[in-house]
Amino acid sequence: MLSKKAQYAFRALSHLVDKFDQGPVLISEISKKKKIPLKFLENILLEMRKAGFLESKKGKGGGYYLAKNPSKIPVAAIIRVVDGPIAMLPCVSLYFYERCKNCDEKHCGLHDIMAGVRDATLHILENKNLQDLVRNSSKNNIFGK
Amino acid sequence: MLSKKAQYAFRALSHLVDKFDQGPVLISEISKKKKIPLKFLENILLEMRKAGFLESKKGKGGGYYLAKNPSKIPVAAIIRVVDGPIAMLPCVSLYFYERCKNCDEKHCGLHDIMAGVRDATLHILENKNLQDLVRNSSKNNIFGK
DNA sequence: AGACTAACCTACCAAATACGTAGACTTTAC
DNA sequence: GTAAAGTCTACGTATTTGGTAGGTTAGTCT
Repeated sequence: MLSKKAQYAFRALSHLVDKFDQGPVLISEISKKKKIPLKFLENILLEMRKAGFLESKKGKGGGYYLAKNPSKIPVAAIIRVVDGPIAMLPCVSLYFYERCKNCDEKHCGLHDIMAGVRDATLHILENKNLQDLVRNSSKNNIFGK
Repeated sequence: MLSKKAQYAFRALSHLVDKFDQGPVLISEISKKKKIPLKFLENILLEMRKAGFLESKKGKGGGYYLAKNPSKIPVAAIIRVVDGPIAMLPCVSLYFYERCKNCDEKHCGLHDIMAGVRDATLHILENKNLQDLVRNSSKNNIFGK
């Protein structure tokens, strides 16, 4: 399961996608619009900035904005920064790998199964991006207002 | 990530698969062979028995054994009993569904993405079973001893 | 019947993690 | 220089995780 932190992160990001190329957005605006606890949101945005997905400006007229085009930021990358591993076992994780004690990876059935799950999951999460977060919203629908 | 409890569960189950149709297996034997803390293992096995995957016998000659053929028990079912939801969001979980506040599921990009991940994951986990846990082990390899 | 064996049950506990808050500090615009 | 905004350090509380302790109940064997 994604943590609440990760869910907040995606909600916040979807707002930044909406406002992409319209200048910095206040933390407080995101917090209000998306109903995310302000101080918690601060931490989350900061973390994503340090990871290079967001940029910020201080002082009046400041705020947060996406560091690059939303279609260039895969969902998988955000999850890794905010929540850590995507795989179901450390021994099949690509970015957070840890060797299994008590299990020879060459002959471990569970390892094989979970490697398959990882591949299937990443096939989706690496190819979906932040732009996809707001697809299907009325705003992006040609029939919508 | 699967919890340690779930990983222990699968290790224990793989031993019970090995001994399938050879009568009850002592908790203490599983604990020793698979290096799982005894009392913790007790809880795990009990939970799986209550869920119907295992049966037990008390007294001398007692122990735990699989309630049915290992090929009939999907990996997904075990995870749900031991760890709970498999999906990455409550709002896309089949067995632990919870409505999303602050997100209209009909127009939520994240929802759609995670529903896709769920489908891909379950496609594997519902079709892999306990027998697959021990496939590829030398015991089941025609070239093995 | 009595001794033994092994699962079952209730309760507890420590450490880690998740979730969130407080308040002072720094940088920037005007 | 002052107000606006993000940044930093620290803390706090609740829940989950990963166990442990010890007694109880139900079968088995002699």
